[in-house]
Amino acid sequence: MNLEDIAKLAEVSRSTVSRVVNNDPRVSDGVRTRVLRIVAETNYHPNAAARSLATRHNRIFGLLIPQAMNSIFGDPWFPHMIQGCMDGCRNADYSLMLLMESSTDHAAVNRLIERTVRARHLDGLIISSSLKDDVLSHRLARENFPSVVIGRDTDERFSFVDIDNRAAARIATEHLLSHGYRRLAVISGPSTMVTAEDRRLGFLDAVEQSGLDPSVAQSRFGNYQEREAFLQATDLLSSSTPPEAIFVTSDSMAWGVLHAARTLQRNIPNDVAVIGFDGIQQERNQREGLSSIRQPARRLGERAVEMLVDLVSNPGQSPVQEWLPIDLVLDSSCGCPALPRVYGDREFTTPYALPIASQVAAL
Amino acid sequence: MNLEDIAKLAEVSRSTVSRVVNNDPRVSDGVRTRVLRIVAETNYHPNAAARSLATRHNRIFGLLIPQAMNSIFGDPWFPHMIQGCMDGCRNADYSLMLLMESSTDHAAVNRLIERTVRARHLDGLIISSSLKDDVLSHRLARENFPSVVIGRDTDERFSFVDIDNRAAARIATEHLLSHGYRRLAVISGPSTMVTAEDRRLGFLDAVEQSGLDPSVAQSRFGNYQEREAFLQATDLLSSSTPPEAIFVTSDSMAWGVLHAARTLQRNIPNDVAVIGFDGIQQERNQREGLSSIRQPARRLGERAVEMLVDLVSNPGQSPVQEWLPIDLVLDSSCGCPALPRVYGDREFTTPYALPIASQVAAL
DNA sequence: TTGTACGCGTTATCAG
DNA sequence: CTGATAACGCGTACAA
Repeated sequence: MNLEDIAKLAEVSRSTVSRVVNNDPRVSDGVRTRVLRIVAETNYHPNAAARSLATRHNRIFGLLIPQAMNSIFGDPWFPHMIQGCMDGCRNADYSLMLLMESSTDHAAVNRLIERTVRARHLDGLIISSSLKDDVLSHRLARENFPSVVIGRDTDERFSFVDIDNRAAARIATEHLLSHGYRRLAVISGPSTMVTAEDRRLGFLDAVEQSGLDPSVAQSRFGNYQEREAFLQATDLLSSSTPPEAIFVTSDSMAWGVLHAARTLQRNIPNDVAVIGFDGIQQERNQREGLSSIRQPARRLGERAVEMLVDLVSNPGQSPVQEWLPIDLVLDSSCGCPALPRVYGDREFTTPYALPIASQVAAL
Repeated sequence: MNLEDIAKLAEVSRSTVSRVVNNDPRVSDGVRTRVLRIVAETNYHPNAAARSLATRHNRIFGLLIPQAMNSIFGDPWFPHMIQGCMDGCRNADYSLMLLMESSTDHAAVNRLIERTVRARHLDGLIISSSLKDDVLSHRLARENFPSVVIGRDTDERFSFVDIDNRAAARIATEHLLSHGYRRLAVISGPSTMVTAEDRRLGFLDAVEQSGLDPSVAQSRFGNYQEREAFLQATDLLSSSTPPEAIFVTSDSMAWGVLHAARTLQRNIPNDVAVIGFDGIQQERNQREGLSSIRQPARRLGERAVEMLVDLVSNPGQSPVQEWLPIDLVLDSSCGCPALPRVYGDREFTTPYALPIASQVAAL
């Protein structure tokens, strides 16, 4: 059943049917309703390939999850972000293709470029989390292929949505300092990830600005997984001068820290305070009482798609960089009263330049 | 850059270039290498839409995650399953399109059918987890559209991969009984999910066969989320006759149970033993010592794609139903020695008919 | 408002 | 082994 068949049944030309199907106003109401009836009766739906061939686009976006994320794909952050992308696609009537390739390996990137850009398989690409030496984004920028990164990209020619990871980390750390903790530690993600490094730097910013001797602040690197953080925390807490507070750059890692503290019979927050990052604890049992930076994972995905839609409809527009607001969710794990309260009616839109006094004072 | 351009540069016809690109043997080596060189030099890649239009297929599979799963999409089972699908697609040179629609709502199903089957957007569909009143699978079967369900489908005309949920649950429960626990409880998923019900029935099978009074076995329904299970477990454990052992039909829920026990100062396994389901604990801190049925989530996804590849290449073949082997992973939470051991060199290929004596005896 | 004619880039058929 | 030529199904100037 194709355009031709419908045209015959409705006794009009193919063009007219095409116009009806594409909501072209230049068709009389009488003809339109007649054609529409036939379309409904025959359950006709235009062939996607033929349409793509003619229009040169196909309403498909790709979502690339770099293969380096393979091991942390299980982190609840991803499902949320993916759902956001799906929301955005549904709203704009796009389909979403899932891609998992390396974004740093040259051969893999070439394969990807061929199959998407050159073969015109995709109208645009969303890259979740860029890596330090991401060769993909440079290639895409050079090819002038519509793409949006979720997470700050180091390439200025690129569009991206992100939260202000560095400011968020600094705020969390300053909050710990406001409780009076002085021996601090951070457990961050791998230094190859831009976002992970930003968070670690934010932690260091706060320590430095507080006037403390930076040497009292210990840095540990995790891999965003609960188990590794458990081991790191066990090590930290077993030392002769254990930290009084630990800033952990993901909730999944923070759970590992909480577990380590339990295992070592340390009280939280009296022996050691903890603040996490992600704010997805509602998934878990809320009684864990984990304080955290809550980032809008789902909204990040949705917004990325919206930006991509913009990009493909206004080709040649200059890259857009956008920061989404976040919340500091305070709970018992950092020493706040157990009843969870939400701070953050203030939006963090300017990276690394946030007057956070109001945040801390609000405590 | 298209076929025509390459043909001119190589001084051959379009047909010949097409043959070279598609590895058709009917072309001389001299011409082939010459064309191949041009192709490489010009970085040519065939247009996907044009190819789809001509061949009437596009090497794209859809992965449908029914919208009812939205709230449990964060369960680590999904990322694993998705990765398996990606593996399978990569191996067979297919792309994977992510779909999240309702599979029970009639309007949504119609939209889906239109956009995939009728518009020929997809070559096949994988449905993760079927629901009790799944209208989608019936429609697909009727349209004769190549599809594979992950999880037993009630429609016999359908192909699916699954584990033997019922037998697995029975084995887990029998293992608890073998430890001497008599007051049992089960916390299962929503009864609208086929797999969740199968697991609950397997639990009941074991109770019944043991000759115990079924009334001592309590059934609770969770939603596959940690928090809900925490609440259910808190309730169970606070009663005057708390269960000695709880079978929980997902690990995420089991963690909620463990947490509830901790909060109520109950010792595991002395006060209450626990066995979970999924076997994804390696993601989490292993010291939680959770015994579990380990199912091959990733392999399920991969196998589903393999079956779908078979289905599209041999159209009209009769539906295939396949069960994948599972393991009973014993740890401290059920009362076994803390050192984790793996049982299950036996493959569970026949549903509901497993001689499990060897399993239990192996303890 | 409607219809005609052509192009989109490949694959497939049929001669040679 | 190679080359015309016809589908594949739709969008769209252009003409009427």
